[in-house]
Amino acid sequence: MSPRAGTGHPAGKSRERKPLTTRWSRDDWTAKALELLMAEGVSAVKITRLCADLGVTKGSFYWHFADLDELMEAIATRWCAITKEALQAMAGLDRLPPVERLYRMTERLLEDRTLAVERALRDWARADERVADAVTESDRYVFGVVQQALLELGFSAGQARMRAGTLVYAGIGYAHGQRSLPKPTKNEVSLLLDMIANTAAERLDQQPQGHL
Amino acid sequence: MSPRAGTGHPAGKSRERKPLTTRWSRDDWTAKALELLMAEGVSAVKITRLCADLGVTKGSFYWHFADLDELMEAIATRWCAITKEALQAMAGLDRLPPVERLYRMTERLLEDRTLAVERALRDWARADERVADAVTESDRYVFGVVQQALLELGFSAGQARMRAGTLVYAGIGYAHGQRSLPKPTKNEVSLLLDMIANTAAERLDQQPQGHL
DNA sequence: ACCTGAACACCGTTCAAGT
DNA sequence: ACCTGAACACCGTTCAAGT
Repeated sequence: MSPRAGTGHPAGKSRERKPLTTRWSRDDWTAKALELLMAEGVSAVKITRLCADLGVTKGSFYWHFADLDELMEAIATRWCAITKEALQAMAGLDRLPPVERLYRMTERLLEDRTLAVERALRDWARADERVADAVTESDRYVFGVVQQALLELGFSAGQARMRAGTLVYAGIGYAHGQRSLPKPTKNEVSLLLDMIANTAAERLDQQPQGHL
Repeated sequence: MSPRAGTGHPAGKSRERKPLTTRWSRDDWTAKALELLMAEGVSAVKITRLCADLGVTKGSFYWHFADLDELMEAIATRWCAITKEALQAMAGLDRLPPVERLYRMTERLLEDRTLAVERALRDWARADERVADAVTESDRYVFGVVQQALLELGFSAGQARMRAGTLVYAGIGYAHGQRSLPKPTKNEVSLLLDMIANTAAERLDQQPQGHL
């Protein structure tokens, strides 16, 4: 018994140019897979399940992808592109004060759908070189944006690197830790960013003010 | 063709009280599995592989464990106990200055074998409630130790929580991020702990000094 | 160019039967 | 009490054959 009912063809005796017409591009497969990943988590990303949802057979999958790893890589690439875009939009509204930028990035990370993909990608990255590369590139980009904000705040190169690393790693850690620890309140996020973005007061030239 | 050569019985026409004598306890299974996990990573922990290494059939596994999840739980529990013990030994040599404690804990986390298990456990935790519980308990313990050190350093409750959370999450993040970002040098670890353990200078009553 | 359908391998799981 | 051996289900992968 199929668990979710057939999603394949629109059903009905559709006379629209043959039922065989529904064909899916490589991008369609990738998009659908990412959708599944975000909605139901990594365990839903099975090629069997994908085929059921798309209404085709498994053989079809292998015309578009060499194997599962290649699908994961495609998902990773697509996701990292989306992330980069989103961040560029944030940093693009660029004349936000640096601290504001950090706030927005942090908030984005804390969204549930983001967390789900983050986790899956890093899991896969351990098994597949190419996924790892995509994730690495994305991480470097994020790191760069954070670092830049800190440099603008007047930190030395070394301090900026360390602080950016701390914030980014803490974000990754949060994505993987989940309910382990009491989840950060808005107020704690404020405290965190204060610590990251403040030094001994004398080093600041722009003071961050009452956030959120 | 068996990939690794039979590890089962010592071979030879051993007349030592029947070849059937080698029996493994539940703890043996768990220990061997943890060993495999640390040595070859999560992909090596297959019941097929375990049986080959132990020289028994798969049916045997199911006498000791209900299923794979139960094995994972056993591994998790065992690992968390080991971690707790190790930390108690550290915090037990208790009159180390708090900052020193944080250093030692950080160093332990950065060991490769530790990282491998950390990663696997959190992966599994997402799929299995009981693994999640074990990890959560362990995380809370670690968090508590860090928080305590920070309280001793004179931080307010709120600050101690936030700083402990940051350090612990950053550690988890590092475990999952891997080569994504430039790996922290000893010097950067110093900078990090300085940031975590220092406030505006006036708040300190014991000054941390040249570490390592 | 894109898909079906049947086959296969691998691995987790069950269970009746052995000692 | 502990293990074998054979069966089964599920899923990834291959490939000859269809349109």
